[in-house]
Amino acid sequence: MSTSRGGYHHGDLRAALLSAGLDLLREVGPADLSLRAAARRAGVSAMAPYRHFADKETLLAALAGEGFMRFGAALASATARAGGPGAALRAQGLAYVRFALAEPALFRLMFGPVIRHAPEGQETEGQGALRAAGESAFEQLRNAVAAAAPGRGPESSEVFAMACWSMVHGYACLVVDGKISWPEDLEGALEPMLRFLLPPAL
Amino acid sequence: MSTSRGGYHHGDLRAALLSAGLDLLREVGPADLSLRAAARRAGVSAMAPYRHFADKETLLAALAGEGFMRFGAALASATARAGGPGAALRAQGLAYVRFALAEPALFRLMFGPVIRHAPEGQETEGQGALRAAGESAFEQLRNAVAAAAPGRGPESSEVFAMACWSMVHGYACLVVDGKISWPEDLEGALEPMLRFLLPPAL
DNA sequence: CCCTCTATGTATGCGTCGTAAACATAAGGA
DNA sequence: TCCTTATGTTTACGACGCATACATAGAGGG
Repeated sequence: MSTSRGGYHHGDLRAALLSAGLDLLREVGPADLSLRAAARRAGVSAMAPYRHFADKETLLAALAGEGFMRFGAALASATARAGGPGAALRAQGLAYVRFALAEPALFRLMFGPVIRHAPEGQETEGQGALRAAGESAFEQLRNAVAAAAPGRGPESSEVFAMACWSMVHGYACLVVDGKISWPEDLEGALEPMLRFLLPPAL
Repeated sequence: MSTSRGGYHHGDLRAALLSAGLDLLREVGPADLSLRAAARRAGVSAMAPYRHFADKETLLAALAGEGFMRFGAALASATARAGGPGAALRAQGLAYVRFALAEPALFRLMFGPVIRHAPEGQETEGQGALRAAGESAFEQLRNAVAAAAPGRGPESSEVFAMACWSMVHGYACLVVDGKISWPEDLEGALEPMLRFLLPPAL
């Protein structure tokens, strides 16, 4: 069977479509990204993608899933590299926004409305993985907060994590969507904002 | 001449299209909103909208502009209703998120990537008004911050305003885009987060 | 009262998109 | 070898954004 790798006609069309889709996402944005254009880039007919993705949204969800993988890895790496719990928290916030500015289109896809939520029970496989990836990223933040502020109660810690997440996410969105000017020095812009949130000891 | 009001054939097609567009925005979202559907709702041919809007994006920009008007009014009303400067700041944040949750599609249109930025010099009239409306909303926040924390220097006050804006905007985005669960009690959820940012005196 | 001018709406057509259905072909085990 | 199944192609449909050409209605001047 060999699942889907080492394919039959193309080689690995699924991977080729994901790669083409990511390129298109960066070049023209998620609205103008078309399945047909991705197929063209992969050198394949317009209907071929439907053998690998149920519809356009499923391709986008797969792209977002890949994005969450890289995103989670970036957060983890920043946390690991940091000296102490306070530094880890700030490093994670910085890595969050750095990722958003480095891959604005992907960031919007991951956190934007393009990927619809399954209303209730069953999600279409890709969406389940998506939600899991997203929650895992938040989990890292939660852990960093718990490590940095062990004194507070758990529900206060949860609120504090939400406050951190909101501020960092909001700043990333505002920059990526052009509502505030692109910072020339990201760390210099973000650090003082985080300082308002963190106790001086951190 | 009578500008465009009290029109020739339809009555006021421009207003009818804006109304239909807003309804469609709420019902199907900005991606699936089509000029043709708006024209159908207004009872008019598919090409008629082009007499009033250069293209689809111009209609969306006009919708976003209307949204910023209502948004600015909501912030101003919240500020006016509040007792003191600290309360005004918190009321403004609450009004910000309340608006986003009351009109999620419009909020996404206003702050999302649908309305593209003019790269450099000339903006297409609607976009100029849009940017002005957005900046005016931020101006209200800046004023509230300055009133609430007159002690700090102006550039620190600017950073603090950005921190407030980012947190409130980020929370609104995360809820509206389904990354965190919809709060049953918005004020109860937002207030403790803002408390981490505001000095205890406020 | 008519006539013309211009603002407004319509008709038609092009290229693109998402996707359904039917068909073709290649890989690999029976 | 042959049949099954995974993979890709062809063709087709309806919807969309938008360009172009055309029709009409109301206002203002003679």
